[in-house]
Amino acid sequence: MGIIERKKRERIKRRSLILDTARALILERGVDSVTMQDIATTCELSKGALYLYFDNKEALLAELFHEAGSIFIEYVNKRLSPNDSGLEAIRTLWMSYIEVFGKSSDIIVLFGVKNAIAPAFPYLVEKTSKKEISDPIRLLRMIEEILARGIADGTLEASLDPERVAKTIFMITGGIIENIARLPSEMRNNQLILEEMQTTFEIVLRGIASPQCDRSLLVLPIE
Amino acid sequence: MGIIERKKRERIKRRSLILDTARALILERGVDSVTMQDIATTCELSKGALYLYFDNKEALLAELFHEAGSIFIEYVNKRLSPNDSGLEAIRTLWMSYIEVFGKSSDIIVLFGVKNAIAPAFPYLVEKTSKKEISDPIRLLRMIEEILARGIADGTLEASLDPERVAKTIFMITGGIIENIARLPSEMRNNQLILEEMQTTFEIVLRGIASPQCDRSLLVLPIE
Amino acid sequence: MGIIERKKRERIKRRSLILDTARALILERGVDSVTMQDIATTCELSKGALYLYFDNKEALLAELFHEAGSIFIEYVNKRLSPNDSGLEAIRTLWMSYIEVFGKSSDIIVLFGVKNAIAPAFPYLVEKTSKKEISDPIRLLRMIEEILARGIADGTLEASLDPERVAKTIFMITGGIIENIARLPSEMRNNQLILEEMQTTFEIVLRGIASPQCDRSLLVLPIE
Amino acid sequence: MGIIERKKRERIKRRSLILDTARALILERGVDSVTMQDIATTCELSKGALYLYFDNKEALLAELFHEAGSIFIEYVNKRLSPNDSGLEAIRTLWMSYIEVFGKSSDIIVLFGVKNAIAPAFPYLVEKTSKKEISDPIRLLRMIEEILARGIADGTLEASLDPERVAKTIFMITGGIIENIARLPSEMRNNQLILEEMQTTFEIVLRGIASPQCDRSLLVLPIE
DNA sequence: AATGAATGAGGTTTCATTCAT
DNA sequence: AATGAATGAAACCTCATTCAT
Repeated sequence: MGIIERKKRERIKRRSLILDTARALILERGVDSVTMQDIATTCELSKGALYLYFDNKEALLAELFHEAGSIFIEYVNKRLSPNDSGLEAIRTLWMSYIEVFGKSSDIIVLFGVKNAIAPAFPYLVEKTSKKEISDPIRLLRMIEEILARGIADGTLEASLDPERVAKTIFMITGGIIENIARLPSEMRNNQLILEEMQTTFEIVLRGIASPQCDRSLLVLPIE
Repeated sequence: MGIIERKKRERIKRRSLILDTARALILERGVDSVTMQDIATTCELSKGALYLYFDNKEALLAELFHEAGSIFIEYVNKRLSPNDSGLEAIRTLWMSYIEVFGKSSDIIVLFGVKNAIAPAFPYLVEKTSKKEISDPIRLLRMIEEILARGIADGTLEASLDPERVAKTIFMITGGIIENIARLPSEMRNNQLILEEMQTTFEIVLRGIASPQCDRSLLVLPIE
Repeated sequence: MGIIERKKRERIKRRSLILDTARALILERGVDSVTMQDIATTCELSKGALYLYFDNKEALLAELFHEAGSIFIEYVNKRLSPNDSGLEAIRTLWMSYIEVFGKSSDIIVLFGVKNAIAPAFPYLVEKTSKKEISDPIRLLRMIEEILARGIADGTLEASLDPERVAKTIFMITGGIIENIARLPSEMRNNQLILEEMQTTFEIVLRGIASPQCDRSLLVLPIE
Repeated sequence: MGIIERKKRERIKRRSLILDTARALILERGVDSVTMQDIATTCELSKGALYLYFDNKEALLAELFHEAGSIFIEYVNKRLSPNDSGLEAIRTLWMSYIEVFGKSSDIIVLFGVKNAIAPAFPYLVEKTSKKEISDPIRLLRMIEEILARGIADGTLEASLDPERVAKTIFMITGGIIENIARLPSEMRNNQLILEEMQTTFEIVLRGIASPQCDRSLLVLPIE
């Protein structure tokens, strides 16, 4: 039935509208000061309507954050190659951060907001059922794997414990992003933030790279 | 008068009871879900009574956070010596974190919670009036100074920009702590967290140390 | 859509219900002892529901008072004619008071309550921005104009200073009404009050009329 | 016992201190925004101590107002002579208002504040037990008597109903005073207020005087 | 006599969520 | 599918009054 199809399409469209609106409001005002009423009003919908598309506020936010996470992880995945050395891979990871932030700071910021809401992830890994691996955990696993590779191929410090260092890196990255997310939107000076990210990543890169590695890889370019 | 003295002591005791209770509740449930009612009930006091000791909720929390901040900064200050090289000084800073956390994790956690509440500090430094320098900013300045010293004495990477890297370090440290603070209290495994802190600090230490420095200083001991 | 129309009507009806209830409670108990809870309970609504119709308590009250003020001023305006002498006009003003009070004492009482809440008007006139002239000030201006007219046409005492006497008259009238408003509702004997108003107005009328005026105009009829 | 005497004196002194303080605060900020705490603090006493001298807040205020009322009525009584004509007597009453206000505006203002708090007096006269005649009612009776005298001696309008007109006059006077009392203390321009009082009283004087009276008595002098 | 800690009822406002229409 | 009215719990704060000391 064409009608059913159309309805389906419209439903998806409305859902997106809600998510887009919520995202914009959160980025503008911070997650804590956005109410369901705000979202509804901005969508030109009723508050009740939101509950037709999302079970509750938490579910709405969760989807928003999942979305951002997926996009980012997808982005990184595309750029990673199995042939990369560990050092190259972690470098790619961070360049992806910087690139994605440069293109659409929204995604990165939302990624940070999620962290700020939810309980601390890395410590909770064990608790999570294996089935529904959340985005942050996927990212954590990705980092773990990259580190292991780097240790194996000699581009990263041999003494690193991949699992533990992955958490560290995850948290450092998360920390920067949360700080950005907390900035009132009108103060988010992207150039400054990019430089901040670069500084941070370069320090950590030097901190985990093997002394024998190609030193030129320890610098991250910002175009 | 003994009576007046006693009353004074009791008043201070009650005040402390309130602060202690608030602290415990915040550490247990997170700052956002602690209400004045909760604090009052746990103290076996009426809500109104809280307002005899604190002007308002914000003042109560402020005192709590300021307390933690002061203790920590005091602790660090005592351990720093003007004769230390920059590298030694930053090492002392981090060992202080680890030590204070080991002795009284509350202080460190509260320090983190405060960060999580306030807007992102490093970016806002310029705005703050010089008069009432808040604890986080005092810390930031301390880090800046240490970095400058280390660059001057050749123990830290010459290429570092002290102001920018201070922010980075501040955020990294803050990030770890916030993550800890977000953990539900029953999951805070202190041994694990201590190892985490150590890992992080060692990575950053390697990342900012000068290649010519004494390599033995790049390892942080945990007793 | 009939449905939309109906909803609109019902909304307006509820709004009126709230206003009516608030008005009744204020008239019964005095404005200071009426709470949002009282109003809600009497309406068989939840407290929260009131905030769907009014931004806050002040807005609710403001509407109530503005309503009463507008009705009264409208009433007077209709009865005034530019051909009236000053004496006739001021007579019309007072007859309007008496008539409106006779028909709906609520309006007059509310007009008085408003005065009792706000800081003393006549002295503050200068401060008010010209844009949003409040009802009491509109009334004051109206009196001023009438007085000026009466002095010009010889029906009022030549020695009167219109501006100052307008304040006086405003206050005398306000005073009576406030006194009425303060009466517990069960003691408001309308007949007595009407006679009181009549006495007062006649005294002032004699006090401001020119000796040459038509003496028959110095008596106010009560039907 | 000298000691008992001294204690008594001190008790009376404290009581006065409390009353004086309360009066000052009320005159400054308005009766509604003065709390027991304010009074206590300003007295450098504890809140509890106030309750040693007064049963409750209402009693404290009542005394304050009674005080002002007594002083004023005393003042008027001294100036009234049984030989005065009615017109002269009412003139004396109003000149007393003006004089007392000129000397100590506090008394007059408090007299007004009381009115603003209590339910409307004139209408309640009948209800009051004859025993403890309150100040406002004493004033009302005084006016009644003066009016009767004036009607009898031909200096006031024969057609006046003394009881009813007394209420009227009482309310007009009260109205002015209440308006003054409501003014924030920093806006009380005594000269302006004196002129206002004069204007009002002269109007009413003309309104109640007999046409045959001595016209020179219809003007009130302000020195 | 005086203190001052404590109470408890009351006040306004916000917001996620439900549900009849 | 959508509305929007309504709820009810929760939040922060104030203040007259009481009472053990």
